[in-house]
Amino acid sequence: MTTKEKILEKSLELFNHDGLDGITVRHIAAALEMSHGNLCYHFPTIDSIVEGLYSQMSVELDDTTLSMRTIQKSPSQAPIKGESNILRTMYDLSLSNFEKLYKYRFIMLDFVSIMRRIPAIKAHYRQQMVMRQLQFQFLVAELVKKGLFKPPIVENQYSTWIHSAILFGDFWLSSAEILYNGKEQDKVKTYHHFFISLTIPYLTEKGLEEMKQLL
Amino acid sequence: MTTKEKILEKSLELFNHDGLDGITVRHIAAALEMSHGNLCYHFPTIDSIVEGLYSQMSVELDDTTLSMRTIQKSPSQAPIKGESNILRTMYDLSLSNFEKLYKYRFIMLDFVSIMRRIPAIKAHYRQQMVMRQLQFQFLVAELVKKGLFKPPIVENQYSTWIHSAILFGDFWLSSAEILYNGKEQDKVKTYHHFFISLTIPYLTEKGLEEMKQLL
DNA sequence: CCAAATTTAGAACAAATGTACTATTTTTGT
DNA sequence: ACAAAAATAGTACATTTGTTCTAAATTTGG
Repeated sequence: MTTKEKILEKSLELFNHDGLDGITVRHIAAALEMSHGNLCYHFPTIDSIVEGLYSQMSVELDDTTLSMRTIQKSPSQAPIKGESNILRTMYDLSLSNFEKLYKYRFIMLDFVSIMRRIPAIKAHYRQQMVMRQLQFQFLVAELVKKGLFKPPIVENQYSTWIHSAILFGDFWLSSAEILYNGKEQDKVKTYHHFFISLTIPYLTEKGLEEMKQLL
Repeated sequence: MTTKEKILEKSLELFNHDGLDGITVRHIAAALEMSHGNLCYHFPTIDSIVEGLYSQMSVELDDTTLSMRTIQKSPSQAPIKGESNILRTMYDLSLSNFEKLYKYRFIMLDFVSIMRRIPAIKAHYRQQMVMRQLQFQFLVAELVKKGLFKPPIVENQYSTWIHSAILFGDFWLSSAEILYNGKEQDKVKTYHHFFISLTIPYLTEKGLEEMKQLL
């Protein structure tokens, strides 16, 4: 493991534990038993560390999406008889994403602050959102086509829902930070369950049957 | 207007404009053309100003709830023939709350950071949440009873929905800060519309009719 | 009107923080 | 093996920030 990687790893640990505000280059250097002068040789500024970690998260999130697509299209993972696997894909993909967000939770917990401080990250995030929105729309269209989601009652109904689903995805960690009372190791599972449950009123009879098997 | 009030007013303006991190006692004092020594005489710490503004917001939010209840129970505001006014109450109440949150938006934009820094605020917020949840549950129960909301399909369905509605209420401003592209003066209206639209799949035929009149 | 209380201005201080700089050590490539 | 490059430690510095202190000015109450 290179020094850069060590720094990123330890920074992530400290940021997650104490929050972005509470950690300085000196803290990170001390935790790694190196001089902060040296640390600044590798990462001139704190923000460059944050950028590095954001990039890592971004890559990992993309990897998930990609690998899921592969699985979905792979013949070895053909749908079980009478069950389209699209709901399961949605379930697995969102769970995987929730886990990634948890791994980099300090970013989500200081979301606005980071986006304001580091324009490059904000720009990248906004671009990603356009993609995510399109993927979601495609997914929902598929679900409707396969008779798992109900057709929309009013116009743009699913656009609104997608918007709120993305909002939930981005801020469940912040909400949990203040309100969650359960065990830490159940946090991701709990909120992912919330997230999935929000699809229930949109499901058809058939969709509900499949969903019940998942939950 | 007392000096304390002037300080709170100007602080709110500056916090909303530049974010909590960007503003110090010296900035506020300079904007008011007073010495920061004097400002610290009234508010010894920055956090005491934040606490003051949080209290203001909290009181204003409570006021809304109270006044709405009064209206709802007032005979002069009796429901229009054939229309129970409970959906309208929900609409008005949530809009009023969204406007209050917008007024104090710096708090919502630095939500986690503030809650972590000032335990008294976190404790108060957590208490308020218990109340909000109960009010929501009562509201939904009424809506189901009046045949405006569908009965739950699975157990705890509305608990989950309430949870996500509260999450949306707390973080729409954060999401908008990054993603919203429209005019600033339409922001509250836009997100409130989102919020209300999320009820649609839960509405009965009758509920949908009434909702369409509102939107 | 005057004494006490309150308010204000400005200086001062200590701690923290990001960043830059220098000199030394270690690693790498040939 | 040795010169160049990379990495490291430690120092230094300027800035910021919260907070305290003192003295002057203003307001208040009787």
